[in-house]
Amino acid sequence: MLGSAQIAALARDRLGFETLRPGQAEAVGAVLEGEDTLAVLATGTGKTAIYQLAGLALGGLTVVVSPLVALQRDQLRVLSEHPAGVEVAELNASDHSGQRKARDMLANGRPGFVLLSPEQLTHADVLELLAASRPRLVAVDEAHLVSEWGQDFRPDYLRLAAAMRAMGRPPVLALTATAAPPVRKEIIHRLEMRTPAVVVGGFDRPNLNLSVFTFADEETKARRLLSHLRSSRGPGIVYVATHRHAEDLAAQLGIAGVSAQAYHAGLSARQRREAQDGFLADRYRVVVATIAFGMGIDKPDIRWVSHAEAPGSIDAYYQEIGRAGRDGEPADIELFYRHADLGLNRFFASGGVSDEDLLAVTAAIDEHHPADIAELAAAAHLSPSRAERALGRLTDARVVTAGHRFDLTARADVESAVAAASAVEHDRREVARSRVEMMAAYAEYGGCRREWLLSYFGEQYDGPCGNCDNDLTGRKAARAADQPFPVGSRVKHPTFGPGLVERYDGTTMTVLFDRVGYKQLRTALITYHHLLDPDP
DNA sequence: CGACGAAGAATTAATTCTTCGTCGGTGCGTTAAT
Repeated sequence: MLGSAQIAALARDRLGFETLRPGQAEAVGAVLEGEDTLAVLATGTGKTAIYQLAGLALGGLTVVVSPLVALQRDQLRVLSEHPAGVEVAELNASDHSGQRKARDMLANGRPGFVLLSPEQLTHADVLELLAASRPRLVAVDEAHLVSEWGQDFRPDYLRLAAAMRAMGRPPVLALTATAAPPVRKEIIHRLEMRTPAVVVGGFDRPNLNLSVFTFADEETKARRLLSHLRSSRGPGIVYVATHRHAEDLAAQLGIAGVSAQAYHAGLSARQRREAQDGFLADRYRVVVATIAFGMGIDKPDIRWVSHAEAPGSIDAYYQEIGRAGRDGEPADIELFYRHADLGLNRFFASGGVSDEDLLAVTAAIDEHHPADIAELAAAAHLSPSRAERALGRLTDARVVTAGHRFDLTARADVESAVAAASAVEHDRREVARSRVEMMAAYAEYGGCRREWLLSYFGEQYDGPCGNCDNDLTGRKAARAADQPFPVGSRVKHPTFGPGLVERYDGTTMTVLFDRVGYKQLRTALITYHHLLDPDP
């Protein structure tokens, strides 16, 4: 197998890279050793180059799973830039010539890269072609989406493992910029990665100045935000929670003489492309966007990112602010925070699969087994996507066998199956809600924000960083006099079960419980009632 | 959970207030109509 010197030589000769960034060679090396590899590396590390190098070194076919057609197109361009003697094709519904090329490549067993979405792998003919071509590597780009989108939004992310099995289970390379420890764990679990090599780069972005402005009422917040944006300099992004707010704020900024453009999923494909291209080309200085904006945006000189409303998780927040200052120059990160704004996120977090849906689907399986999704949806009188979500919970609860057709496992009756899946769903909601509460905890934190964020991502950092509002104004987190369990140690709670001590903040401690997610506990009460025990 | 709009009630008859219901974020794909 190739050593790091040979990997560097390959990068130089085939791709024209003079140097490899930290993490790149390590991840490529692990893949070439035949290991499943999870690479969590900051944006700008050149994650495309990792699977490109690994794919070239392995030879044969590399399948790249990529979430957006627009992203596939970008990657296609990057991969084609350095003529490496292999073909590159995207396989999706929007590009028929690309699709022909990809199918032709696969059918004739020619080496190269095929880019596709998880949905493509549900087409039997595509999967057959891929299985017959025996890929040497499957790269899953933006792998945090397995966790973020798999459960509710794009369930085909949860079928990647089965699709890879059908392809003869080549080594898996999962790539992402942002994944806290529980997200890493879920990626590894969902992709059925086997004792993977985990390469984690540093999360710190020292040039980002972190601030939070707290407000009690909406009107004051809106006024301050507007005046703040008017006096901003350089290209920037304002994240908002709804389409409507994006439109309104962009219009207000326009009236105030700021060159701003709204961006959200309600716009036509053409409008979205125009907005994005206009921002990249500096025709618009400001984009007012929902969470739809950002993936694949690699503009180096974004000088600031503001949030008019807090997003639903620290994971999402870190993704969004990470788009600023990629050139390494100072950038300002500002959260306009109002606790009540989190209501929308709590609403999104609380939605999910009802017990009624679980019962309807389970009864349908019991009656028609085995059956596929369409049959079950019809029998349960649910839309296919609702039926599919319910099936996801039943599968997670291990009371239904996964696969193309679904059946109850031998030991499960309808009643106990529904109860088990309902418990899974309950835990999932608890975790989702706890992630929203962590966003509030960050905003309301009194100590070094960088230290707080990095500890969320499992990185040891001792503040003050000197580049966040609290450090600059001399505020300090109250030093916890009492830290009965060391940070990083395992504990067990009578109700919440086992968990990991994350941090202490004044009188509270944060524990990430395996089943119910993040909880903030009063340290004194925990000690007094002996609620936690060390969990060996 | 909370913002907003519609409908209806109340009251210095054209506004203002109250209540109630609805809706809110991410995209792949396919299909049908031009």
